[in-house]
This record gives sequence, C-alpha cells and structure tokens, in this order.
Amino acid sequence: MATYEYESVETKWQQRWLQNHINKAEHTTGKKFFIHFAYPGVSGYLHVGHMRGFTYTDIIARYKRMTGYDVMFPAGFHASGIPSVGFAKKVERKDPDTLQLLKQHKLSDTFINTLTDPHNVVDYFSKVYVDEYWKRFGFLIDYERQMTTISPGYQRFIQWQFQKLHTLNLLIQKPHFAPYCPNCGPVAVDKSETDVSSGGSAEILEFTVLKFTLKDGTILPAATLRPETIFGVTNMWINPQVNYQKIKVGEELWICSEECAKKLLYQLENVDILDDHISGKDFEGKTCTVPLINREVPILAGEFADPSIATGIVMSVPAHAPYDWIALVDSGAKITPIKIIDVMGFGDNPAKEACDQLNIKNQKETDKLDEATDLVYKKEFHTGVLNDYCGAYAGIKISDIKDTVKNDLIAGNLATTMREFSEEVICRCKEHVVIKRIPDQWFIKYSDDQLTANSQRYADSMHIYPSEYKEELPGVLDWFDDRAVIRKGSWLGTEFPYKKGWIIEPISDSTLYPAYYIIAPYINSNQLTVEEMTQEFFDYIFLDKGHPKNQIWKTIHDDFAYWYPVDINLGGKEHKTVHFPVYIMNHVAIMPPEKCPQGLFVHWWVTQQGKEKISKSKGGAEPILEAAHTYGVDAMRLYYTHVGSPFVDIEWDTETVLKYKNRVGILWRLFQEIKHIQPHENQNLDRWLQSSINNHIQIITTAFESYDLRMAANTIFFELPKDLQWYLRRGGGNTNLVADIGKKIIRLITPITPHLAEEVWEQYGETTFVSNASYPLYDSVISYKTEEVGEYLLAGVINDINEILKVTKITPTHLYIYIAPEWKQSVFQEAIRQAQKGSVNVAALIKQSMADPELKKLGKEIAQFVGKLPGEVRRLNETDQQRYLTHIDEKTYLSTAVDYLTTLFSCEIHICGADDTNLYDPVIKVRFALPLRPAIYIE
RNA sequence: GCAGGGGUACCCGAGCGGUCAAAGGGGCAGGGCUUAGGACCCUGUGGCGUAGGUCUUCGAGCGUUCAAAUCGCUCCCCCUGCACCA
Repeated sequence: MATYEYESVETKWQQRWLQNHINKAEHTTGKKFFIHFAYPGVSGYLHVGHMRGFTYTDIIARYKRMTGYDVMFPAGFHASGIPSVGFAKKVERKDPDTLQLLKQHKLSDTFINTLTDPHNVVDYFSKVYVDEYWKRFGFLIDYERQMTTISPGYQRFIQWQFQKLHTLNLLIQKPHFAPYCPNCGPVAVDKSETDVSSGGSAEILEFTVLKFTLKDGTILPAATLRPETIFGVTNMWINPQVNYQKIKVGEELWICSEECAKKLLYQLENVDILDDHISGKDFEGKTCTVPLINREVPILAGEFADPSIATGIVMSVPAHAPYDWIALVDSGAKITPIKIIDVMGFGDNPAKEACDQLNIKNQKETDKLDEATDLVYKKEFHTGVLNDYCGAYAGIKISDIKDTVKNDLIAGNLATTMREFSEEVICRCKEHVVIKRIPDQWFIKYSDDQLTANSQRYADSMHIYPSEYKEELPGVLDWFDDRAVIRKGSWLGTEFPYKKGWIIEPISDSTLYPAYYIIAPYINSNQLTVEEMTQEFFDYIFLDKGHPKNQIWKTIHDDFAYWYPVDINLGGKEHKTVHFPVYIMNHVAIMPPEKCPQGLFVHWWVTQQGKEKISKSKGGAEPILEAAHTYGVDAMRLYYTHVGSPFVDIEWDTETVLKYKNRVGILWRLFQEIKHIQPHENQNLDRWLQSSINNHIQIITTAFESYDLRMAANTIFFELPKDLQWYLRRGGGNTNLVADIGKKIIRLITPITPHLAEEVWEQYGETTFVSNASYPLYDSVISYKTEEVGEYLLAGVINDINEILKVTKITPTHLYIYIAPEWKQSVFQEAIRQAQKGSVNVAALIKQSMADPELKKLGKEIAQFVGKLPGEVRRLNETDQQRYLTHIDEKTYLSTAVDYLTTLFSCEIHICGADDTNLYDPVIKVRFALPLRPAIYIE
C-alpha cells in the first residue's frame, strides 16, 4: 500500500475546487450563511498562530455549505494605519532582520526596493496571504470579493459611514493628548515598537499639578497622582542639584525643571520659556503656601525629586507617602506628619508603618519603597476615608473622592493637569517623545448613553461564543469611551470628511466593513465605478433609501438584502475589547436592526512554548508554508480543531502536530483497508455498526450546530474509527454496508480534512466533489437498541474477565459466563420504572415478586436483591436506564459472540443461563449474576 | 487600577452535580506485527487486592447535598486584554 502523498493531493483538489468555482457565493437555495474572520492587518508574514482562526472559519463555512446553505465567505485586508508604513520604513532603513526575511522568501533586490512604498507592501502581502496561506490551506473563500481598506471605493464607503455618524450626532470634538515626536510628528507607542526605539509599553499618566505659591506670588507647581492628599502636605521637596527654569504660563510665573518646561510647551496654552533659571539650592530656608488650605510650609532639599518626571517639584505627605516619610527622616527636620486618611490596619502614620514593615532604612531602597507605596496606596484607595483635616471632604471614601478634589482645585484655578509617560519613550529618530495636546480632536462618541444602551440590548440577542464573552460584553460596551478617530501623520487610510489632511484611524475604519464585501465584486469586475459610489448610492444599498440609478445598483441592493447581516464574525481574543465592541456599536448606530450582526466567535491564540505570544525575536514558530509542507494541511486543520478548546491558548508544539499528521495517515489507511474486507455474515454486528454510527452522527451535527468544533472533531476522528475497528475485530464483514458507512464517514470528515476527503471520495468512484455533498444526518429509523445493548454487554463481560485475569493471574482453560435469571431483569426494570415516576418502593417490589409461587421459594435471595435496588437505580443515568429497560436475551446474544471470545481468551467459553438444568457452578457464582452483568467463573 | 480566564494523575489536555480512578493524546512498561517505518495493533500505567473489588486523589481550607473535580465562600498561585497597535 502506498503512503499518503498529502502534498500532491492538496494541490490537486485546491486547483479543482477553484477551477470549478465552488467557492463562489451564490444565491441559490434561499437559505444564506455569511461568515468571515476579522481581516488581518497587513504587517508582514503571518505565522502558524494566525491560521487557527482562519481555519475555524473555513470549517464552519464548509459545514454550512454541506447542510444546504448558500455560504458567503469573503476575505480582505486591513491595510490602514501604521503596519505597512512601518514595514516600508524598515525596508527603507535597511533593517537587517527585515531584509533577511524578505530574502528568505526569495525576493530579488529590485523587488525589495519597491517595498519602501507602503502601497507596494500592501500589494505584496495581500498576494502572499491569498496564495501562500489561504489557498494553500484549502479555504473556500470567495476570492472575487477581495478588498483592502485603502482602495478608493472603500474610502468612499468610510466617508459615507462618517457622514452618517455626523448626522447622528455621534461625532464630537474635544481636546486630546497623544504621543508626539518633535521631529517626526505623531507616533504610536505600542509594545511592538514600530515607531519608537524604547518605551513601547509606557502608559500615559495624568498628574495633577498643584499651584503652590512663593511669597512673591511665583507658582511652584507640584505634581502628584494623589491630589486628595493635599490636606496632609507638610513641606515641599526641591532638588538642590537641579537648575530650575522660570516660565510664563499665561499671566502666571512658574518654576519647574527644564524638562518639564519643554513638555508643557506641548500641553498647555500660552507657555513662554524665559531666559531665567534658579538653582534648587536657592530655595533653602524658604516657605510656600499650600493652595486651597492656605497653610505655609517649609521647602526642603530632596534629591529624589527627579527633574525628568512631571514638574520636578514634589509636595511632601509624609503620613501617606513612604518616599516622603523616609526623606523627612533623612532631612532631620522637625516636622510632624499629618494623617488625613483613616484606614483599617494602619495607625497614626501609614507611610512610616509600611516602611517599618518592609524594613526600609533610606531613600536608596527604591524597590522596597515602591512596594511600600503600592501597599499604602492600594489599602487607602479601597478602604480609606478622609478625616477631619479635610474640611468639606471629611468622611468621604478615597475611591469616591479622587476626581472631586482634583476637579474642584482645577475649577478654582488652584491646579491644572499634566500628562506624563510612565517611562521614557524614545522615537526611532532618537528624540524624546512628548505628549501633545490636540485642542479640537474629533471623537466617535461611544460614551453616548442611547447608543450604549441600544448596543447592549442588541448584543443580548446575539449568538456569542464563548458564552463568557457574551456575559462580559455589556460591561465592555459600557466601559468603551469616546475614541479619537483622526490623525495627521504618515498613515494609510481614508481622509476624514470634516478636516482636510487628517486620516481616519484604523479601528474606526473597520467597523462596517463586511457590508463592503457585497459591493467588492462589482468594483473588482469594473461593473461599478468609484465615481458612482455616492452618498445616494450607499443610502440606497444599505438603508434602502431612494432609488436605483441603474440595474447594477439594483443587483447590489438585492445582494445586500439577501446576504446581510453577518451570521458569524470570527476573531482572536485581542478583539474582545476593541474591534468587536465598535463593530457592534457602529452597526447599531447606522444600520437597521435587521442588518446588525448575528453572531461572534472569539478564539484564543497559538502561543510559543511557555505561553508566550509568538514573536520573531523570541524564536517564533514555524513559517506557514514550511509547516504545511512538514505536516500536511489537513493535519494542521485537524490539529487546530482538536488540540484544545477554541477558548484557551494552545502552545505550538511540533511533536503534537506530528501526532495529528499520523492521525490523518491512520484514517487514510483505514479507508484503504475497508475496501478489501473479507465478506462475512453477522446481522447483529451490522445493526450495531449502523446504530452506533448513527448515534455518533447525532453528536457530530449537534456539536457543529453550536460550533463546538472540538467535540465534532473528537467524535469524527476518534470515535468513528473506533466503531469501525470494533466491527472489523468482532468479525463484521458486510462489504456493502462498510462501503456505505465509509462514504458517510468521508462526508463527515470533509469540513475539517477536505483534501483527504476528496481523494478518498474519488477512490470510491464518486465523480462529484464531496465538498458539495450533503452532510449526513441522524436517521431515527436506523436505531437498533438490542444490538447496542448487546455489544455493551459483551464489552462489559470482556472487561470483567480481563479484570479477573489480571488479579488472579490465572491462565484460563474454561470460562463460564452465567446470565442472570429472568426475574432479576424484570424486577430491575420495574424498579427503574418506579424510580422514573418517583421513588423505588422496596416493599411493593418484594410483594409483587413473591406473588409468583416459583419465585416465592427464593424468598431470601429476592429480598436481598430488591433491598439493594434503590441505591443501584439512583446511580444510573438516563442512557443506562434505557439500556436496562431494553429487552434483550443476553444468553442468545452472547452465544453469537462465542467465537470472538474464544479467540480473545484462547479457551473454552461456556454461556450458561441461571435457570439451566445441570448447571456447572462449583463455587456458586450464579447468585452474583445481575442484568447486563453476568457472573463469571474461570478455571 | 479596570476587566476577564485559569490551577485536573509523569506531561499536554477534556470533563464543570450522580455515567469519574476521571475522555483523548503523549511518555513509560509488556506483548503482537515482521515491515504503509520519523510506523501500526493490543494490554497495562494512584495504592492495595489469587475473582470482576476496595481505599485515597482533581491548587489549599471550610461549607451546601443522599451524592462535589463539578455548586458557594475564604485563601494561595499563574496567565491575559485595556483604546490611538490592530
């Protein structure tokens, strides 16, 4: 027998499918199913992790196709934003890793040079995704619907979307703060560090800047994350090593660090840096006044006041800030801390107590000090209450007061805010990245109460997998805040219709995009021009407003009416808090309710070993093409589907993938084997096989209907072959039946391993695509309970015999199987019936049995047996109950399996009824015989 | 900080009130096959048992229940996402 040449088989069928256009979405049955995956951003080569979700999508689409749906499975590319630009920049600056990667893909230098243009990057990778990933994996994507988010038609679509949002009053303007490089303009600060060379994981912190005043009215701006502690200020810290800068902010004169002055230029209005400095040392012996409470406090030297953080000037709250406490001790100043927060578990000075607890001795122990700060802060935030020192705020919990104090101070012009990165951020150009205020940024108003409520109500009606996410979603929708939607910089995307030169950011331009898949084929085939795509056009297509200008408009309109809404949008867990919420909210805002998405499917990731996200820098995973070559596409598809729940991260592990490769091989051989079985009559077995396969089909289709792909795969690839193997081992040999079952199994495996399926289907003489065949359904006619119970009984007997042999280590010569007497079976069944109605009535059962004079002789035995029944019966589940209720002649059934038992145990088998005359039973085993649990005696 | 997920036998991983000593893979041990070979098929793999049994186990500890890996509470430990990155 030849080995399974999966690569040639894959190519063969992929070509045939596409040549015959079976992937095309067509309107034929009247039942439609629209599924797509969250389209990938164009950021470079993908890895085996990405294929997980794509594969799920294809499997579901194929299953639906086989159950009579017209399936729409399109795909596109999210080309907007930064990734392709970042890639082009890397090529331009001749980043060695990038160049090496491209050369590994056998690209010429001339071609690589064209990739300095982000548009070429998009074109190149779009082609790679289609040819090397999607087609290579046998996906039946309708490739005529391909689109990218930077095409002119798509841009028209997005402008329409934003005009709709505008008329719905969901576009608003307000100030915004964003990372900005003085040289390069706006930059993205993110962990992948496309734009920045360090500080990618920095967060933006919001400091409150409190305006302390010197005697002459000059402002000493102290920056804090805890404005409510203003009531506990005992002194000020100024770094004697630092030369401070004087600046003018509006009419006010401020003193702050030089670094701070530069930052404030970007964040506040009317900032002038004066040509005037003052040394930190000059503050020695001076005092300043605390705003709001107008207390005069001394200024002390504090070397820990870092000029690069916020203003470089720090207020001191020694009762609540461990750093301040330790610095105060070091300074030797005679100052009593003021405790302003009552908190459980701490006494008069929480900061001191935390320091003592961690045994902190001086200002240098920053790790411990950070820990102490964290400890105090958390405790105070959650359980602290402001005390009588806090005037009007006394008695209020910290968690409730934070913003109130800050807002009141700002309202009274006693404070302002300043944003700062949690760590230093350096641009690729080596410049420090700052935070810049954009005074009139545009936002989509996702905080809108009406929109939020409508979206939550709508989400409640959706099919969402996993269900945990469905429960989480209302909270996410509520939490989702206004989103800044435009940028000025080197980004790809659509121009914002209300501000020239500004580009809509990538999250906001991919919220309604599945609708564009309906239009895409008409644009791609030039049946529709970009110029035609006016407001009027989109209003007509999507909102059914107005009239068609020509036949194509009408056709597209009807297509939309047929295919929309989306039934399943499938995406990775990273989309839970960003893409999926805006996807829902924009649909709810703009589309009519009946066109809003029907379902979401969220899958987790493939990680590297050690649960780390796959990344090239950490060794990465195998490239997709290489993996397809090594394991075979079907093996990988099965691997993704079966290796774990879709809702957990799986670790890429080559050994494991190999097992699935073997599993595909096993299946292939099984199909070869069953074509050449020895004919043999055994009606019991034939019925059992049909019945068992049929039951499994029910499990499979139920699993598929609820998108439980793993359960479906488990049953198809592990349970079904077991059925066949048992059948063959038991001596089954109905060639017609086996061929028939074989074809059923081929259809069952098709959604998951379509290439193997087509190949074997063809070997069975079929001339059509199994991909187009209908999926097997459960057939209530094919149900042979007797045979099911019979084989169950046999398997149980074999188990018991093995158990006994194991314990006793006997080599058997004779094996006696004693079937329970008739009366036990009927009493047992009666007990089950009673239990189903309520509870088992022992007395009644005994009485009933004793009514038979023959049985009355057995009095004691009956009483004993019946006495145990309530416990026995309670332990049975429904399947078991059904088994016991099924009438079966155990003796006859087992007698047909004597040959099998004989070969299994290589000894003489005797099947005996309890009521047989001249029963050979030397140690009186018969009395232990129970229904479906014969007694056994071995010699 | 906000939110979500998880800890299961040597390992990976299902189960999520009775069918559970706990699926399915691996790994390991024994046997078969004598070659479809980076295989395949049986059997075993918590302890104790010369009769199909029994005892102890599902992060720790309480509790609910006739019955808990599964439900509730407390604690310990791990992981993930968080908006201008998609």
